[in-house]
Amino acid sequence: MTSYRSDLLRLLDERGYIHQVTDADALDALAALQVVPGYIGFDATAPSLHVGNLVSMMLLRRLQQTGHKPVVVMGGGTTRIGDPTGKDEVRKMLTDDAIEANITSIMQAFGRLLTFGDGPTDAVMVNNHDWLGRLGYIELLQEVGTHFTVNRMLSFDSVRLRLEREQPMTFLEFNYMILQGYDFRHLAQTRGVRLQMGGSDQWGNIINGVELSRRMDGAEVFGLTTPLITKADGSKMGKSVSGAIWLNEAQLTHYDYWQFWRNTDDRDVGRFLRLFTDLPLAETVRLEALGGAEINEAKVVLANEATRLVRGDDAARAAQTTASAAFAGGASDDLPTLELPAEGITLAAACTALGFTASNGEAKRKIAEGALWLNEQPVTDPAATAAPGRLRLGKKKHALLR
RNA sequence: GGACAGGUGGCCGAGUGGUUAAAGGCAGCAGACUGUAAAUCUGCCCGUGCAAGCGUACGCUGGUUCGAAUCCAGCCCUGUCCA
Repeated sequence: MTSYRSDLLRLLDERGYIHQVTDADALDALAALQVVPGYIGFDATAPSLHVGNLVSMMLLRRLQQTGHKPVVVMGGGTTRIGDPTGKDEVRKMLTDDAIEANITSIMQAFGRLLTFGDGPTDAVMVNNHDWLGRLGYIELLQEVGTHFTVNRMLSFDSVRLRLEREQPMTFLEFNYMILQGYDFRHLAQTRGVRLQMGGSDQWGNIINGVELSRRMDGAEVFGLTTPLITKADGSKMGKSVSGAIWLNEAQLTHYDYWQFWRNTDDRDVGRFLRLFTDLPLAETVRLEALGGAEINEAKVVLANEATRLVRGDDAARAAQTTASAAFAGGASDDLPTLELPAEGITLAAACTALGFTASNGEAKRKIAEGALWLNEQPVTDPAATAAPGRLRLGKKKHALLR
């Protein structure tokens, strides 16, 4: 909170990334003195990360921006185990092929956020399957197992909560924290990594690594967690009813990604600008202070900047153009488009095909409610057939029929 | 292995033989008001159909009954307690 000497901690602090640090003063001193390699681990359970992971990814970006070395650890090994943190049920197993494919796909999103290479502050990606996969069981028990007591392992939230709810926890999952701890120690030994970061729920796992390093090697390494980022309405960042806000275009269009940020709650604008864009602090303060309808200007900036970082300049510009055209009642080729079949379909069916509505019945109800517009003319006939033009359901769902 | 309690729509949760496609709440969608915000009010909220209706649905499988989410039997699962 107070005055850090290192650029790293000062930046992280003033932009709201810090929740807990193991030894803030010592880490501050180290970061002021040398390049600190720091890592964050990412699960490979899906083909894309989502905005819930974005804080961590931005943390690596900040690390690099302040002259340190980001290490992206893909959990090729640990995903085979399954992190029990915050989960009530045993996770289903993924095949090795699926995990490898996920890793490749996930890495796309890092390309814009970090600069990879061989230089001292270039980012690197490693896969913990490379070392965890080679670990012998006896070897692991001897080297690492002696540093963990079951008594303590049972006291960790990830285990305790599961046991308290009498939910089963397999021995496989029980070992997760040991492997994650071992990751940190391994990276410290082989790559000189000194810092592990993550979400606040990872605190326990991170601490394990810090302690393991100290016990096995007498090495001092650090842990830092971010606060849990929630939206003003209390929901978690990253998921909505309609699905997660994916970082990869294959899972979510540029336009929808941009819209996610454009629809940010007033109260979140300043915080999100600091966390998810590179705008100077003073600029975020200015934008955040805009009152009334002017805050919309800030939301457009947020959407542009946030989209730019993850999807690129072109995507951001195109999405903004499309959005301003659509909301002004104009057309744009960039909108979701539905090719009308030659035999013709009803407008209701078109709504369902576009994903505007879950069923034709719902679409018809929306028509009865006066929510559907074709070329800015209200649709009143529930059986109307679709014609080429610009379709709009409510204020926010726009599409093109061709 | 035994004794109780329970399994209802995305979630929570009423409902103990017919008027129950199933109260109420949350979430969601839309309308009004606005600023693609929040709050508030209103409508909608299984599928299909213009509609009457039809289909599907209250853990699973059978049964009783003119009629079952509701009664009976077996099974599966969950919780609490005992071994």
